[in-house]
Amino acid sequence: MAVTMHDVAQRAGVSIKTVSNVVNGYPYIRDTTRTKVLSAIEDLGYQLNVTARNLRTGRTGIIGLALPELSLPYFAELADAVIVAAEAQGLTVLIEQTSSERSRELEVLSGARRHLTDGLIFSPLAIGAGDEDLLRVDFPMVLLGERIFHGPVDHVTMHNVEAARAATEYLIGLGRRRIAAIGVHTGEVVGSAGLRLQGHLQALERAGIPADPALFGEAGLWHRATGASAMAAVLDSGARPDAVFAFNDAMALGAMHELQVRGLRVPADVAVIGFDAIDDGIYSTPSLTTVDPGREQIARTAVALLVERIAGKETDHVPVQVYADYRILERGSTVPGAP
Amino acid sequence: MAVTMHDVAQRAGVSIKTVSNVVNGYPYIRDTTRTKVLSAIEDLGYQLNVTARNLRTGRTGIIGLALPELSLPYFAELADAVIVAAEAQGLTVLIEQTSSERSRELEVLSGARRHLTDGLIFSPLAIGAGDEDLLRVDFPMVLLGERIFHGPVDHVTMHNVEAARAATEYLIGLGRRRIAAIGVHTGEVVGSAGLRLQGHLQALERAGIPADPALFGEAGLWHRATGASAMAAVLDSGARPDAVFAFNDAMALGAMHELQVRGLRVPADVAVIGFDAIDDGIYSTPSLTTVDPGREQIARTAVALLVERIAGKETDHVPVQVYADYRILERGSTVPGAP
DNA sequence: ATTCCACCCTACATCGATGTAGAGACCCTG
DNA sequence: CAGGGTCTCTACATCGATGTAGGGTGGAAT
Repeated sequence: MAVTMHDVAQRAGVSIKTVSNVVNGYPYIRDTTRTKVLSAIEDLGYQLNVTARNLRTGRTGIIGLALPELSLPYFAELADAVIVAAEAQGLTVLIEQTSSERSRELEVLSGARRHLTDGLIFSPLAIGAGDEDLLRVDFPMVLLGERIFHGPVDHVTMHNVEAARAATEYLIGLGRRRIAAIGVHTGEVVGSAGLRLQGHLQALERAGIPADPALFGEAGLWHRATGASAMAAVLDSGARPDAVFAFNDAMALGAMHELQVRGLRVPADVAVIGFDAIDDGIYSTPSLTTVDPGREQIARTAVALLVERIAGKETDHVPVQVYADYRILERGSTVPGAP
Repeated sequence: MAVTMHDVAQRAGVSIKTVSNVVNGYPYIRDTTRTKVLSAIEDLGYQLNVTARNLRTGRTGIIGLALPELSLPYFAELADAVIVAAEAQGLTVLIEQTSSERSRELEVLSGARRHLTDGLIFSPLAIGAGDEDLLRVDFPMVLLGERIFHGPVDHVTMHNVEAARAATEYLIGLGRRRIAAIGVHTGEVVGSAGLRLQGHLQALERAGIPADPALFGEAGLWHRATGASAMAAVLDSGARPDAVFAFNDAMALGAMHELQVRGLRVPADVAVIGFDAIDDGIYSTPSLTTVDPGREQIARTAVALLVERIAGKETDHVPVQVYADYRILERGSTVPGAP
């Protein structure tokens, strides 16, 4: 039913392989032959069967992108950026949602989709320190995020500690002293939560401000709702922060909401800074000051590394760690009247 | 290098086809044989080559989802819902972003990915009335959204007119009379913009309120930014609305932002209702009253229809139109103190 | 004892493309 | 004019699975 190379070959009066050569841009073909083949393709409405090519070449032109949840704006925007970057390289992206479940993340690593994709960009949340061995997979992979350090694979990440330190230093620079940290995971050292808290504490220490545990807001998942309730918990404990550093924008927006519900003015009473630079922060009331962790750069770099990994031979590869550049976007939640 | 059925067959001492039969759950296999094969699979770490199966069967287990942009929360949440629904049916989803460009939408319809996917769920934005012919594709497809009416394919959509009418009637029920409409596309009749405006006008007419063009806020793309500037334009024109019906939540949030920037209180001075029920609306200040158009129902239905289309024989199929149920979620932007 | 059917398994062709090897034509060099 | 290189094209094997057709069993039915 469908038109195959065989049909095209017959109509053009050439061999199948010649059609294949034309389609693939093989140079040594007479112009007259090429024209014949192309018009036969046109006439028949031929379309290459990608599956057959995949079987023969072992390449699919698809890369997997495994992330926790698309409904979280940070990941939706990251997916967007990855898709755009992949497209520029002629690749298609297959998204897998792990729902932050360890079992789903292990499934992704087990390579169930391995024959369908040429490689994987993986942003893990549930697996972490101690799981380095799970990352020794036999297909090209690039990691995103903070969960694993010094693993055996390429890793694109951000300057979490430095960027977090910069955020808190920025608040201190505004004259704030009682700075709440929202999104703390007590006991965690390596993940985003651990690193950002570390940067936060460094900044406090350098400024000679003692850290006050009453200002730590615990939040497991980093949603708006958890940000709001972490903020509520801090306020209910009697602490009176004059600034908030939320470890991501979603929580920052939730926290800001909670502050305003309680009649506190942002930024007059409490300045708020987030982390991620999601689009939403531009349109909140007030707009949200945030740390831009270089999302597009991360996406571009991850795709580029993966392409390199796919093309390269397995041997002599030394895992690289790439850190994207960060900067602070100053907006209305810290400076009255800022854009 | 990779383990194939051949290797498994050899190790288990059976034929390749028997391995295939075991893998595919063919019933007539002796238990001892099945056990032998399964342990050979286990020993060798065999994984089915999906590509080869695809070539042979013509099915890939992948469905395409073409939508405008993942960075728009509505579509991100829709994608999430579709992925979940597809997973429940054992299908994987390949997302394509059209960036709302006509050329990209045509490309999607031309079936470039046809051999890679079993079918397509397509949410068009750029193509519309007059393009019905483009939809006569020779692969299974289900349409989402409002752009095309009475096309030749299955279509899952929402009660736009009725839901919009309900939104405006709700505002009227609160005693509001000067209701701005944000997201108007002048001249458009069939798309979401046209239908929602139509419902809005119906509600006004039934209440005997004359429509005032000064209260129409034009917005091409339905982002927060355009919502904010459409709101600004309405206010700058000197109109003094006491309520706003934004045709989606993103614009509603942008409009609400603009109102607050200008010192207007929501909902005291201006009540705001959106459309879409994206998660963001829960955490805005105040939280956003909105129309829930039944997104999950839409996703589930679309996947179910597509599966039916894929399984069914091409003939005797009559295109169906399915309308999801809507309801109003009342929150703080219309009722002070609401959740 | 023959027939039949349910059960269990195998051999071979096949899906639609690409890689390999090599054949034929042509031109250039020495 | 032999030898070599470049250009153009073809035949055939091959990727890894599944569909088809059919060959043996053994037990029940005739």
